[in-house]
Amino acid sequence: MTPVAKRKMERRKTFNDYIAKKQLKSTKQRDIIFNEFFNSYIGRHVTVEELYEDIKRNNPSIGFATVYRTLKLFKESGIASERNFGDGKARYEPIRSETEHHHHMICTECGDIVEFANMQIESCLHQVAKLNEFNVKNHKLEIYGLCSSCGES
Amino acid sequence: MTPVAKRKMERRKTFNDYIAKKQLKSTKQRDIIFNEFFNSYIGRHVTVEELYEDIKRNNPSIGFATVYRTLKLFKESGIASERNFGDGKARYEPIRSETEHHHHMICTECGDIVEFANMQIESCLHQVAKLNEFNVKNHKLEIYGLCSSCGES
DNA sequence: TTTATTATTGATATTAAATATCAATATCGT
DNA sequence: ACGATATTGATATTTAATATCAATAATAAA
Repeated sequence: MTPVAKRKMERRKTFNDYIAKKQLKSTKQRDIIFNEFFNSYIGRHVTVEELYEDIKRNNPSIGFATVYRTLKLFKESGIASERNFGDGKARYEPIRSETEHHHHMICTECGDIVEFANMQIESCLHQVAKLNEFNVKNHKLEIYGLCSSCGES
Repeated sequence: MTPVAKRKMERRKTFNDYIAKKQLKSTKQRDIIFNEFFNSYIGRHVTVEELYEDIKRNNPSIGFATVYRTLKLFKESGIASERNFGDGKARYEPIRSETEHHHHMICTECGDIVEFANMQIESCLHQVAKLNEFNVKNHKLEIYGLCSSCGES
């Protein structure tokens, strides 16, 4: 099995476990949204509206509220994360790996988003938290500025 | 002159310069809001609503829109920064020093916010940006979790 | 100082995203 | 297959952010 396929299964299991634990039900709609989100949006940051429009093309009967609620579910179950890049719209992103935490550089000119990961930053940050007896659940680092295309860099 | 007094003057000058550059006008309202914001909210993170309620007590005639617009002005002129801690409300914070960039640990239980600064993180982050030819204008790091009082740490 | 010009103010209206409501329906354990 | 319970989709509501605009205040020019 390829790593990608393996990750796919893990994600599905995490979600199913969450559904079971919370005594929720698995439905056609959740499956459709799950597939679309995790097939088309790995490495991207989609708004509820965008995903809804996307899904509606093949599944016109699915409602906005369902997409909205299902993305929340993904987040709660730990397979997606919610981001906010300052334009007033929440964005959702599939979590690719349980261990690797990545961050974002956001170009304020063209809106382009570059992702990066940095072990040293991670360890510094956990060190700071430890010093303050702070129990880290999540963290985000965002860099705003001009990308190589837009910038006077 | 004390460092705090000095910083106060610098801030005022920065703001006045911005006003002049943009050909705006200095008004009583802006002075009142300036004073209240920079006297009472150093090291804090206030919402527009909160500041408005606060100011209204001594200046009942000031309107919400004016507070809202003035905080935007502070941000544009570089003497305040806008934060968003995920509760849907923008928060404003006086910028204390032009050089020291600080970050936040937010307790998801009690809402307490602990600030911290870390040179090593700053330098790592600028290094990453440089590698990507990204021209940094601003950045934010937020750590979410449980503070020492709330946490199982 | 008076006048002309232009920005500001404060009340209110509008927009847009997030979230709540609810009757009809689908899921699932028994 | 039945009954209990969660879900769905349409729509309504809430809330923060922002736009509008007539009255007013601040500055520049005469």
